[in-house]
Amino acid sequence: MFRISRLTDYGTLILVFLAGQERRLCSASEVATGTHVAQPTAQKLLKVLAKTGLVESARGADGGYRLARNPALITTAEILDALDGPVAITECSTDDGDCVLEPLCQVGSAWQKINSAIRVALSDITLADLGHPQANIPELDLTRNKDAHPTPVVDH
Amino acid sequence: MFRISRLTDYGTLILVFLAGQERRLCSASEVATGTHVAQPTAQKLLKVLAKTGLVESARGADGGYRLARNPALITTAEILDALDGPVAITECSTDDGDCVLEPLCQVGSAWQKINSAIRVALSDITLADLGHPQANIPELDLTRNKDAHPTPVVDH
DNA sequence: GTAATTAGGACTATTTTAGTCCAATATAAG
DNA sequence: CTTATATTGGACTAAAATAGTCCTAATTAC
Repeated sequence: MFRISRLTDYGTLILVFLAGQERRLCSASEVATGTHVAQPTAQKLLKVLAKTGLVESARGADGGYRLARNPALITTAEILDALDGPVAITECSTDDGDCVLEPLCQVGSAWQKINSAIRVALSDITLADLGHPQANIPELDLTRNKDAHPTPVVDH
Repeated sequence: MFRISRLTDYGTLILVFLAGQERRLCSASEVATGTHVAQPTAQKLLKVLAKTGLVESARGADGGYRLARNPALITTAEILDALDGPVAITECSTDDGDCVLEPLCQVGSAWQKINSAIRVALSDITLADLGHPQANIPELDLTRNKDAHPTPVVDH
């Protein structure tokens, strides 16, 4: 099933951490310490998040990062777009006559339908929600790597 | 955003192709020819699909593959589970006392909520739907690789 | 000018994916 | 029983992507 990359997971963690800091500026090393993510990795992710507008940054001494918006206004769709890559629409070179890719286009179109459904679902969940998990039955660890942080299962 | 792998895309294509054959047995080489997927790759995918129960196979001369069920009874969730990997719940070793992974568990739990939403969306779409694309506005190519089959964009 | 911190980008090791190949097994036909 | 056709099982390698790190330049407070 769909998996987020380990770095995306870390990036989300960083955002949740920053949400907990409210409007206070946090340096990359503070974020690394608070999230247990390696400092160079946290630095890298913070740069991406700043570039994509999810966090804002201040350079120089006493510089750092903080959320650009209220956690309730940052959707999961935005987070995943920023961390896993932007929307990339591929143009189909449908020349005249016999298109050998016709069956491919059929499937491709259906994937788009699926993607719309997913995006709607993701847009309903915000960073505020990520920081306050509900007691849902766990289903699937979206992290591609098993040694990423584990997710709890219901303990009967 | 979430991407399916190239092999998953090919596998889906193969299923759509088999759906078009109704109940006729098709050899791996026929499937390869009909889908324009390389023969060894098609062979490999057919094995996985047979193993996961989406197709049934017959060995020997006049052997081959065909769908195990009516296309309307095969959901996209099943297809992606089979091709991209099975449900993998990771157990969280929540020992007593100080759990340094607590923030991780928070995020992990939220990912599960997201996953549920995605799974619901995927369970509403069947293989029959994949073979009959609707005229929706294309949004995102889910294929991780750009040189996988391209999906059409609206040509204004 | 110095210290603290971000910005930009390159690099390498590791992991995953894609694609291929081959022997073993099963089955129909002669 | 042999041959041809086709699947099953699994191994292997090249290519691609990811993860993680490192370094210099630029900015800002003191």
